[in-house]
Amino acid sequence: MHPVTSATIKDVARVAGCGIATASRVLNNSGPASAEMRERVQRAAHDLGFSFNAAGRALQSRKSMTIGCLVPSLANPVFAEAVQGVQSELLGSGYQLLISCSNYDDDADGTAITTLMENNVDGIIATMVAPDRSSALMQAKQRDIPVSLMFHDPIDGLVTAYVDNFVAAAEVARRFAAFGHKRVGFLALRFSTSDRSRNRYAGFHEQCRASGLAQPTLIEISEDEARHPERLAAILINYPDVTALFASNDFLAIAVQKATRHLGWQVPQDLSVVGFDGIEIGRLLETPLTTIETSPEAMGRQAARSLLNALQGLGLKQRPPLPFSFREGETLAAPNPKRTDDDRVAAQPSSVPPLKI
Amino acid sequence: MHPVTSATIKDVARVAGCGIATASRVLNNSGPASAEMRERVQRAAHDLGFSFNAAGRALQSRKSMTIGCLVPSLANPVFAEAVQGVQSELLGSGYQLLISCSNYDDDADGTAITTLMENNVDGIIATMVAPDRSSALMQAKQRDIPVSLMFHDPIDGLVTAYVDNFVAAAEVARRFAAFGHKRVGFLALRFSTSDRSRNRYAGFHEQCRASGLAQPTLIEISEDEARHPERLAAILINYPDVTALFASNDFLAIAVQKATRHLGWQVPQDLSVVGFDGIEIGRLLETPLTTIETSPEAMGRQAARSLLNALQGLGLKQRPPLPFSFREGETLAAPNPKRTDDDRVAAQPSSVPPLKI
DNA sequence: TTGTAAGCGTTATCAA
DNA sequence: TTGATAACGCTTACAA
Repeated sequence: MHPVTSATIKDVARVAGCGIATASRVLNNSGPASAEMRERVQRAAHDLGFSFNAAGRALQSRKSMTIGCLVPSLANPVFAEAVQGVQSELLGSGYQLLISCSNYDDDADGTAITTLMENNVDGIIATMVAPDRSSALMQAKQRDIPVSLMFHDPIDGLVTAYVDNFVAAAEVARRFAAFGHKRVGFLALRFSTSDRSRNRYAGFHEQCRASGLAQPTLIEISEDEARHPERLAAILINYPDVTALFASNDFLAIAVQKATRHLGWQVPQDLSVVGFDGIEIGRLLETPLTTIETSPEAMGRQAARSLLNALQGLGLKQRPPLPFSFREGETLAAPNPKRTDDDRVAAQPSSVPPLKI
Repeated sequence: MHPVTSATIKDVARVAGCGIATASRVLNNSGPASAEMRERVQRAAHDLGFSFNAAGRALQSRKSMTIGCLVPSLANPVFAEAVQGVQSELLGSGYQLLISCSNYDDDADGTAITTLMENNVDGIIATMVAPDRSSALMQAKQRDIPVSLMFHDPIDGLVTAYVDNFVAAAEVARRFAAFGHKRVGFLALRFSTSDRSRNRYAGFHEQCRASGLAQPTLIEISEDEARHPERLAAILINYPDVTALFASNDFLAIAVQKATRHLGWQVPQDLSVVGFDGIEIGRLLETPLTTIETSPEAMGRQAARSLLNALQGLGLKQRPPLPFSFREGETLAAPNPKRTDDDRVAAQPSSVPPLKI
């Protein structure tokens, strides 16, 4: 019944007994056609199981009906959810999603954008290491391919769907101060390749100053250290006077909780921890995570919506930042006055390698 | 410097002062050309910033160099990781990834596959509600578009990258028996739309019988109930004699842990819980989750590899199931002999609505 | 070794 | 209201 290769509009025209232009007009509702002709064409198309060939269309119309999406990694649920948001927003729009991952690599970002352009994407949605310095992205703009970023704070006139990282991070400093913390830290992963992380640190740093806290200690760790609680513990123990830690994302914050158990510390009694992102799992922890709650899905949706508007000729407009909220959780409390540094060091279990401080 | 619209092979030929066939042969390394001609063409291409137009190529060569991927949702990290695996395997192969999400909807599955085919994908990687009953998928096979499934146990001669759900689930029953549990349960989400979940139940059920356990209680819950610990708690309390619960995925297992806290039960003392999937976060819990550890990323990679092989004409071959392992964790222990049903019911906090048992 | 030209499936122009 | 026909960018016989 169904042919191995799909019918073309030529076949439809032949079966309907008309020219291909007529068939095209009927099938696209793009021009005049008698009722009888309409009927014949529709029928032929249906009988043949006809569907348009996207390549032919793209070649002629110079529109691929495809949108390119570049994110660092889908293994990070924050980005995965954002892409899911993009998907939902694109659903029913007729646009397909071409996806690409950079693994947080600047060069890969560039080649990915280039590849997307070679594939004639009609628009681009991206989260990159450094969109402001990407020549590939420049090129896209020059070719009038609309670009919509996700997660990045506004830069260089590039439109972006984001939460105000600076402001959100400042809120954390404010809370730390309100609880009476004096010495606090900022735990960062991939600080060099994430403007989000840097902006969070900036906002945190600034508000610490404004709230009269000591300058926050910046603790940068590797992915490997984040994954091994005992290694993270060995790092944390180097900062005995820090009573509250702001982790640049929730996974890191959860890793900290796990690490503190190795040290025999209690969260939040011995160390307060606040995360960023608001991933679902944080709620389900025995001690629910205190965090800045954002909606990656909403960012994806907004980025997609902006792009769709641009594609309809409505112009590409920057929208205000998306809202975030401070999720109370149970990992932030006042510092424990009884605990001294010596107490905590003494609690270090023998499984942790000796450290030279 | 860069033109607003990209150069075509015609432009390259003109600048190089040769025919387009020659330019094509040089640029594709697909035929003879003198060293001098090569040089001139390469140079022209470089100067013009030439790159191939995928649509033109696809139209002529009947290959889009694009692979379609359909998953239920990217909000589920298991699928997101699988897609990430597909991505990594495709990297450098020249194939791009067109992605689509069904939201666990059977009809959406069909239209998504159809849309992918309209976009001329050269191959399909999918996880669906019911691949064996999908007419769209049939059509793909008829058109000789190779299809590679992920997560599904083998069905209907469709090639799939999977773990043996039946065998893995049986292992859980065996462990339950070894710990001396007598009455156990299977907690399922989306039982009707997931063959994986059903196969896990089947394997679990079968091994319970073989190990002399009572027939496991099947507890189906809604997504909403899974998300609200107090609602889940209200359900769990209806099964006071169940001492060990096998959850059809890790999220559910973690939700159970959270729910038990509402009831004042201890895991694993009052209730053992085992999950499935082995998501990273399970390790970081205060009581690390006991679970069947799988690698969604590996499934994505294998599915992609199989497809790439097929696309190279090496044939589409079913490979053996991917390995899984039983992650010990700390949420499985022997049933507490002292605890009686009454004890547990008595521990119910007043915040949980009264239940008629 | 090179170039001409046909054709892939569409859409759009223009004459009938 | 219709239908030839010329693109769109590319690959590939086939000739030269």
